Amino acid sequence: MMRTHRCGELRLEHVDSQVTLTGWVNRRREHGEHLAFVDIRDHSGVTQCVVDNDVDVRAEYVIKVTGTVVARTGDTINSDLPTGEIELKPCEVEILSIAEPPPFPMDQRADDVDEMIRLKHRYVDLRRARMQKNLRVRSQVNASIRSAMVGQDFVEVETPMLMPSTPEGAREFLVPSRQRPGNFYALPQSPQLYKQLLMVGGLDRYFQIARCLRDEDLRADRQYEFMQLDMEMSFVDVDDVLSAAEVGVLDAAEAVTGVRPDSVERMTWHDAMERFGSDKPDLRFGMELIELTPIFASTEFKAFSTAGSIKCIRVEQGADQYGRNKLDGLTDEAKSFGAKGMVWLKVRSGEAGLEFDSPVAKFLSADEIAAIIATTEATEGDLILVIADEWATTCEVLGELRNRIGRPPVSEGPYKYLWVTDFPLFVGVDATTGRPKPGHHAFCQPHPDDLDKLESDPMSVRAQAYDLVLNGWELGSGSIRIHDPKLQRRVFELLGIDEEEADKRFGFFLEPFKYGAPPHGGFAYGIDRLAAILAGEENIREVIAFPKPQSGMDPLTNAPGAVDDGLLEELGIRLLPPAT
RNA sequence: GGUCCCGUAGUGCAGUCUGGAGUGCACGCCGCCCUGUCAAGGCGGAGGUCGCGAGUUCAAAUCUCGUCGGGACCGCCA
Repeated sequence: MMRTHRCGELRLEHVDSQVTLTGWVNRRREHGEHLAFVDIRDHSGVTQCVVDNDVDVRAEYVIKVTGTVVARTGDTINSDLPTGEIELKPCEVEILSIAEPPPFPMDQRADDVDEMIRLKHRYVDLRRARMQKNLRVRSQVNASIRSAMVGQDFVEVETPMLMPSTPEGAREFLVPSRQRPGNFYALPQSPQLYKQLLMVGGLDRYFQIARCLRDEDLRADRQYEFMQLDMEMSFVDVDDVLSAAEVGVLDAAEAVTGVRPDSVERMTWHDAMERFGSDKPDLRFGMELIELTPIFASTEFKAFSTAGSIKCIRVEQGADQYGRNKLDGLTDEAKSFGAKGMVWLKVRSGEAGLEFDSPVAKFLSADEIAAIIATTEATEGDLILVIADEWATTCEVLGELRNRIGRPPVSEGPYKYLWVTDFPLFVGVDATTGRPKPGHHAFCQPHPDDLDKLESDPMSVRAQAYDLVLNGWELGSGSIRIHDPKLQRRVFELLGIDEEEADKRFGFFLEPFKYGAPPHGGFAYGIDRLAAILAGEENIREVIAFPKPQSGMDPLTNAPGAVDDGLLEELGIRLLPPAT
C-alpha cells in the first residue's frame, strides 16, 4: 500500500508515529516564506499537514504525504474536525497528479451548482462528502438487503438482460439482433416473467438485486434504469411475502440510520383512498379526508345534489394563509386532476356562532353548515376544501390537494413505512373494448373471498396485491400470482383475451404452468428510492453514481449518439430521415 | 404530448418589471505580501457571445417572437 492510514483516521493516540497519507489537496493556506498548511482529503476525511511554503501543491492535486503525527496545542486545535487535535509535521510531499482547478466548489456550496455541470464533471462531484456519503449509504442498503435475503434462505439468481419484447406495461428499450436482422430483444422492465418460472423450477425462494429498464419520461424518482430488490416465494400467502420483504427494508433502514423502524403498518387500498385519497399515502401528517356525503342527501345546492361522493379536508388555521389567488390556484389544480370544481369554506364566527365565508355559502342551509362544522370539528380560522364528484375522483383530487398543502419533503423524518393491501383487481374500463383493465397485471391472484364475483361484479374484486409506501413514495409492489391455468383463463376471458391470443402473447410464460406450478407470490422494491430517502435526498439522481437528466442525454458521455453506417448495416437497420 | 419555473465571468447571484456603454457583489483563479491558519487574512490583476436567432427601437441583458438547454409536475410508468 502506498499509505499507512486514511486521511480521516489519525487521532491523539497516533502521536509520534511516522505515517503516510494519500489523497487530494482539499485546501492550502499560506503563511509567509516557510509555512503553509495543506489539508489532504480522501473519502474518510481531512488531515492538516504543515509544510514549507515552497511546496507548490494546489487544489485537487493528488499527493502523498509522509510525516510525523504531532499533537496540536492550545488554540491551534480545531474542534470542528475529527482529526483536529493532531497534524503532520514535518512533512515530505510527493505530487502524484497535478490538477486543474475544479469547475465548482468541493464543499457544500456545490449543492447549489447547476446539476448539469455536476453531471458533466461527475467524477469530480463524486469526491464531495455528500456524494461519498450517498454512494456508501446505497452500498449499505444493498449489503443489508442481500444479507437479509440470504439469511431467509432466498437464492440469488441472475436473470437475462436480453429477453423477448412484451407488449404490456412500460415502453421497452429494444436491442437489435445481429444474427437475426429485423428482430429485437427487449431489455427487462423487470425480471417478472423469469422469477415466476424460477418458482415453477422449484427454487422456492428467489431474489435478485436487479437492474430494470423502462423507456418512460424521467422524474425526480424515475430513471431509465433503476435497481430493484426483486423476490419471489413459493407456497406462501400475502402475510408470508410481506413479512419476508420487510426484513430487508427494515435492516437497510437500521444499518443506515442506526434506528430500527417499527414494524410496517398495514392499510387496505380502500381505506387508503377513503382516508388519504391516495394509494401511497404519506402518513407523516394528518389532514385526513372527511366524509360529507350524508349531510347533503337532500341538498338544494346543485353542485352537491348530483355528486355521488362529497368529501373535504380541513386545513387548520388555513383561512388567512390562503387568499383568493392561492385558492384559485388550488381550484385550477383540482380541475387538472379531474374535478369539476372545488368549494372552499373559510370558518369565521358570526352572530349565530360559526359560519362560512365562501362564494357558495348562500346555497347552504343552516343545518348543512352546522353539520359540516360538527363533522369536521372546524374552529374559527380553519379552511375547508370540498370536492363533490364520483367517489374515486373525489378521493384522488382531495388526496392531491392534501399533499400539495401539507406534505413535507420526502426525505424529512420521521420515516413512515406502510403496506397498502387489497388493491382492486381491475381499474377502470378500456375505452375501446369495454373490458376491465388489470390494476397491476393480468397474473394477480384475486382475493379468495371475491372469487365468486369475478364474472358478476368484476370491478369489486380485490386482488392479492400490495404496495410498500415510505413517506408518500411508492417503494414497490407485488402480488400473489395465479398458478392455476383455469383461473388464469377466467381472468383472461374477462380481459377479452381468448386462448389463441393468450397463447400468442404469453405462451412462453403460460406453457410452463401446465407442468406443475406451485402457488407463489412475490414483491419488488426500488433501491434507488429507498436509498434516496434514507440518505435524506429528494431526488434519486443524488444516490446514483452516473444518472441521466430529464432529457435522457448523458452530459458526461454524450450518450445516446449516432453509430457508424457499417454497424447499422450489420443489424439490418436503415434510418429514416429525421422528422420535420 | 401538456403546464409552470430557470438560463448574466470557472461557480453562485444582483441587475430585467420601468430599455441608455458588460454596471456590480461573493467565492474561485493568477501574482505579490504574510510563521498558526483551518470555507485563513491583506494588496493587486485577469476573466463576459448576458444560452442562441430574429424583430421592435436612435439604443436591448432588459420589450416581442422563435429556438436550444435545464428543472418540477401532468400524461405515461401493467
